[in-house]
Amino acid sequence: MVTTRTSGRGAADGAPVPDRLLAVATRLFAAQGFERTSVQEIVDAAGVTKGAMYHYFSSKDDLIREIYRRLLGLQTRSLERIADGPGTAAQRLREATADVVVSTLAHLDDGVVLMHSLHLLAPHIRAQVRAERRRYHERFRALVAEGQREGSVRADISPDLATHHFFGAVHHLGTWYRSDGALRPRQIGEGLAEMFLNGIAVQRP
Amino acid sequence: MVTTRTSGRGAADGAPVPDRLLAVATRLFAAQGFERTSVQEIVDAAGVTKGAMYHYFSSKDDLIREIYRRLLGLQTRSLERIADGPGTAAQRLREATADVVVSTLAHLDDGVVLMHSLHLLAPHIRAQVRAERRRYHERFRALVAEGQREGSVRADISPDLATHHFFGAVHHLGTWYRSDGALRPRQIGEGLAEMFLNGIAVQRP
DNA sequence: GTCACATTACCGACTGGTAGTTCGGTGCGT
DNA sequence: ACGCACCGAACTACCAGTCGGTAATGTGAC
Repeated sequence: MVTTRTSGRGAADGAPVPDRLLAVATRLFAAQGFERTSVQEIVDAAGVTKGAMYHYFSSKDDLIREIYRRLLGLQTRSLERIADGPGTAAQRLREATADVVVSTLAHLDDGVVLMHSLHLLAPHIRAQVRAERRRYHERFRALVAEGQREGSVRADISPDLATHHFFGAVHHLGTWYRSDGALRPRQIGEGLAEMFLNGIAVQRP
Repeated sequence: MVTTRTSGRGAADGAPVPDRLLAVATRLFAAQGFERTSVQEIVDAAGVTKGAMYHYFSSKDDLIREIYRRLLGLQTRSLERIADGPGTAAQRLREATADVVVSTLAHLDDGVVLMHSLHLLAPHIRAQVRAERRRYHERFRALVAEGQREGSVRADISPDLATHHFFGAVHHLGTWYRSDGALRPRQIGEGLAEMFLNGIAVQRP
């Protein structure tokens, strides 16, 4: 298990060794890809040796697995908090969409790694990640369906297709967003939420 | 350059060797990823040897480069044909969005390969692909801007953000679309076009 | 307080294997 | 007889993971 103590030799640079390894690995994986990044590179950048890495992680795959676990857990909890909260379905949808955009932008490297590397993981790990992602998808879809019953979302669109439509935009963020660009995360979140909700909303006469 | 003759030893299976190599490589890259697919696997599946591959392609990267070139060329030509055609901006936008969805679904493997492998190519090749993609983005964005001048698209949204929003959904198709699923490509194209256009359209009173 | 002992944290040379690329060779078509 | 298309063993490089070792830290007896 990963210790959270700050004592020990690893504290030299501030953060505990496992956290440093994950942070460095995320950065390198996002920049050059999982397969193009050697374990040696990671441990060099983290200022430790292979022995340290294999002391805390069982394999290179295990690094990614942990990166995924943290990211997906974070976002799922966030969605469920909003989705199960107060307000109309339309309100909660708007809040959830803007929130997931901002949250994705705040952890952009993790998202990029997930996008680019999920397909080359061992099948059982992939299945695990897919299951978590599916849970997320289902919760969002249910919110859209609730909007339809509520009368605020058009009845003639497929909630599944709408969900895919929106998550496409979210997953795509890593491809084009630059932190030094013109748009701030909040603006992007609100802009995408506005377009998405407007796209599925019933027209007000 | 790639020959188009059908004579020679390579014609045994019908298609010329370079085409067979590209087709097989696309399938394998999409299924298991670029780095997890060895050159040996590709040439075995194509029924030739390494010598043949390195006779037609300068490297393994060159295979991907050619896959990208074909796909992007195809889609760019298609978009420009529609965008420069007749009709209002709104009509052309609808036609273009539905078309690119159907076309992406028809070449799903190529798209998946592009999504998963672009980031690990040599920088100058990546720059080349990005440039082509940018050209595509610009043409689409111009169409949205034209819609704003025409009065059919809301003036308060960023055409760039709208373009990213839509292409997110397109790029995401490879993640969830199953050819044996409930929705046909045409339905998906029209559904996404409907949501997208509705999302950016001015409300009719 | 300190000594002995156990456990944790980390080191880094080494192994076994795989992968992309090269290149001298072969045979068919013209 | 020339060259294009293709062959495939050999080459070089690298890489994930191992393992025997060492230093630091924690623990309990006295």
